Amino acid sequence: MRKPSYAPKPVPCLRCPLRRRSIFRAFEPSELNFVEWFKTSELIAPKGGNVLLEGAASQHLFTVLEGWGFRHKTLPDGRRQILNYVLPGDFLGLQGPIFKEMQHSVEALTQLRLCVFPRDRLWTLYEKHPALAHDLVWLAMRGEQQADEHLLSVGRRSAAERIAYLFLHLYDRCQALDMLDHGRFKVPFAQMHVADTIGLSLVHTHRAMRQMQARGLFTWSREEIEIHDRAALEELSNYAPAPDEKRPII
Amino acid sequence: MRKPSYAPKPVPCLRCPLRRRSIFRAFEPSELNFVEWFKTSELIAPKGGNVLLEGAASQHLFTVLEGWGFRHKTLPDGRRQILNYVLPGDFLGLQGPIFKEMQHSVEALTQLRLCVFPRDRLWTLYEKHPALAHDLVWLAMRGEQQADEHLLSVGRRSAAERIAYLFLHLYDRCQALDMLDHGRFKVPFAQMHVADTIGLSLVHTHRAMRQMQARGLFTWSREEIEIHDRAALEELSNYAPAPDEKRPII
DNA sequence: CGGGATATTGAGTTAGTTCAACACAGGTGG
DNA sequence: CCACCTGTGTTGAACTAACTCAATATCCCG
Repeated sequence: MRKPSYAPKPVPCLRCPLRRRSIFRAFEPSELNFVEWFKTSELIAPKGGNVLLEGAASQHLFTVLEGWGFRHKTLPDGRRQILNYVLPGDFLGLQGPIFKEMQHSVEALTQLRLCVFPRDRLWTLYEKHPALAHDLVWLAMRGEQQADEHLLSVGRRSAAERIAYLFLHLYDRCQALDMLDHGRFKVPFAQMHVADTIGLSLVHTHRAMRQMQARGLFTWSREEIEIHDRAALEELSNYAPAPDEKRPII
Repeated sequence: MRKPSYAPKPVPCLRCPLRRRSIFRAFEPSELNFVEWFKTSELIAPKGGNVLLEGAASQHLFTVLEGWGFRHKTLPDGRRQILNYVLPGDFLGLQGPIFKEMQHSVEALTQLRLCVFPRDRLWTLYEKHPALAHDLVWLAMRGEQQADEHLLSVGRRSAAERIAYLFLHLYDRCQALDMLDHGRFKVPFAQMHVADTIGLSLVHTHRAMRQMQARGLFTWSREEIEIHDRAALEELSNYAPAPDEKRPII
């Protein structure tokens, strides 16, 4: 696996293409200035690379600029649970400063481009920018909220229900980030990842997905998912999309 | 179900019996003064009462002073997933101010005694007490971290492994709060709650626990759990206790 | 003492697992 | 250009962990 490397030309936060998207809340000039100072560099993680490792004491915080990844935990015998997917705007690595070590790993599914923040400047954030402190709380709470939702899925839903929920969840996140292409979205992962996300075996996951596709609920071909019958998927999983509000990005 | 009621004699934060325990970090006088002002009253929730309801826009934040409860989500057909247990020192209700509505409910397992904070004073916390802002982030992150751990359990562990993990998790939390009584701790819940926590049926959970008790791993009698073979439970679940550090309480 | 919630146990069923074989695609080196 | 390899998808068949239904026992509360 290739090593992460520094990006040659970091984007200035003032002209950040991601931040411009309408789901993100607008920043005050003073906040933008702070973030510009907070961000010390950019990092490129190659596809398949480990951005963060469980047990490591990470010195850095990251915001995802581009690409897909996933957070996961692994048992000593190799069983893996994917906790969530990582998309642009997501904030990574806070567990490092807060507990001594990361409690999960993050792996890149595509090449990832990340803003890098040193943990020792975090204190300045709390002291000078209460609104950003609130944003941090927001991000942490959203992480917990999504974990709770996932827990309900894995603990109490059937195979088809879990798949329906997962695909709607991903669809809505992609939509919010303007990553949809005529109702389709690229999924840079394999069936194995879906299985490890919903807590079932690869074979069973495959069969459940085949059946759902036969019922016309969606298609998954050439790394793309297209939702055909959203209403049916929503009813199957009892998932109601949250009204999308402005969210913070750091 | 009886309604929650206000406690007749709120404890002043300066003499808070909970805060004195050694796991909680010491507060500066200015922080204590702030919390004293932040706390507007105390609430008593009766056993079985709902402290917070999924979908409701809660106007208040709470710190648990005494008692047990649990956070849970429920599907329309009644399937319930318990997300985590609520113990003294836990902070509740942040989802209200951050998203518009609560995304889960909280139910009391014993009578609960809660400190009540109005959400509109939260802003003062961010502005005047950066260390408390960091504490909020800490609490939110720990919530997510525990949800992740739970997710690994429900997604990838067998019945016995899930039970082993859950009981060690609860044991360690009770120990940190000085709630152990000669290696035993009170569990004010039923088998059904365990089943809804680990994502299995009541009958199967019962049988798995019987087998584990027959193997001498623990005893559960008269609402008390006693861990007999901690090493075996740790090996079974691949759980390693985190070194207990000082934690915040608000 | 009665009734509701909880615990226990048996028996039959099913959703999900494991093992194994094969198909297919893309990428690489000779 | 082909041979090969590795990762991924597909499918069958046997197995089992977990579920459901149902009956009975036990406990606790008022």
